[in-house]
Amino acid sequence: MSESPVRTNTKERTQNNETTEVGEKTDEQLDVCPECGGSVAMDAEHGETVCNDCGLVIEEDSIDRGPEWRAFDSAERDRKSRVGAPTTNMMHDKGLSTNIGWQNKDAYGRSLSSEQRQKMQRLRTWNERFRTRDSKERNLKQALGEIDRMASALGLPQNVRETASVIYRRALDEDLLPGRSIEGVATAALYASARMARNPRSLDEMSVVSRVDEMELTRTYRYIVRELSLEIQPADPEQYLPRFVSDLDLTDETERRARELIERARRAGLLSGKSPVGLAAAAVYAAGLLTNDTVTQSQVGDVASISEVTIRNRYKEILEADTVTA
DNA sequence: ATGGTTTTTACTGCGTC
DNA sequence: GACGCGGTAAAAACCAT
Repeated sequence: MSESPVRTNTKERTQNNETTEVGEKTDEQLDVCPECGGSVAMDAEHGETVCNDCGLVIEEDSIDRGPEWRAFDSAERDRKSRVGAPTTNMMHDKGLSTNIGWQNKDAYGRSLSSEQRQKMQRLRTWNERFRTRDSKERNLKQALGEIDRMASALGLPQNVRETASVIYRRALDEDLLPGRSIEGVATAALYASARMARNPRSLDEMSVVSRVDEMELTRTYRYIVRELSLEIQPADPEQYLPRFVSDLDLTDETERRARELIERARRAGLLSGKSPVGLAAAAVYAAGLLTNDTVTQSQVGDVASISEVTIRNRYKEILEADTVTA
C-alpha cells in the first residue's frame, strides 16, 4: 500500500467497483490481484472472482451460463436438459412454432378417441390463433421497414417514426388492414405522425417516396384517422417554412419575414380555406422579394410542389395584407 | 349527387438579359 | 430566344351539404 500512492484503501475499492477511477482498466479480465499480485480464483458458489492471497473481491455477480443441474449419465442428461433443436433464421419464427397435423391419428397412426379428437380440435384452434398473431408480426415488421425507409427519405426524425409505428400497430390491432395494402397504411401512418409532430410533409411528397399513389394514400389516411380517431389539427403554414427555406438555401432573415407575413395574413383572415402549403410557399416567395433573396416562383413551387399560379395568387394577397397591417 | 371554392393546367403577352 | 413574371379561362380536385 505504501508503494502505490494513488490507490485508496481496499474496502473502498471493493464496495464500489463499478465507479471507474481514471486510468484504471476495469473491463478486462484480471488474472492477478491488482492489490497484492497474488493469483485469483473463481468462486462459483458466490459468483465472485477472489484473490487467493489477500481476499480482495475482483469481480462480483458474474454469470454462470452453464446448466444448474448435474447429470451422472447421458440418459439423465437427456432427461434433465430443457433445450431443444437449434433455431434457424430461415423461418420467420426461427422454427419455433408448432405444427399440428390435421389427421386425427396419434403418433402410432391409431385413431383418437372422440374425447382426444375434441381436444386436438381445440389445440388446432388455438394454434391457428397464435399463427395469425405471427403473421401480424411479419406484417408489422415489413411495415416498420417501409416506414423507416420513407422516413429517412423524407428526413423525418426518430420520434415521428415511432409515432408512425404506434399508429400502424393500432391499425393492425383493430383489423383495419384487410382490404388495404401494408404500404398504403404505413404511408398514411407516417403522414399522420408527421403532422402530429408538427413536422408535416405534403401528400405528394409522401407519394414520391411511397409505392402507393396519392389517391389510395388519401383514402387510407382518412380511413385510419377516422377509425383510430386520431386528433390531427390542420397544418399551419409556418410548419413548412423551415424546410422550404433550407431547401432553397435562403437566409434566416427570409424565414423570419415569411413568418411575419403569414402572421399578418392570419390576422387579415386570409388563411382559412387556403392550402397551408400554398400559403407557406407564397410567403417564402414574398419574403424573398422583401429581403432580396433571389428565388423564382417556379423554384418555390418546385420544393413546395405547388403551382406557380397559386403562389402568384397567394403572395399578392399576402403582400396586400402586409402593407395594410404594417 | 351537387354546388361552391380552391388549385391546377395550359396558354398568352410583356419585359429583360 | 430563353427566362421570369403576370394574367386568364377552363378543367380538375376538394369539401360541405
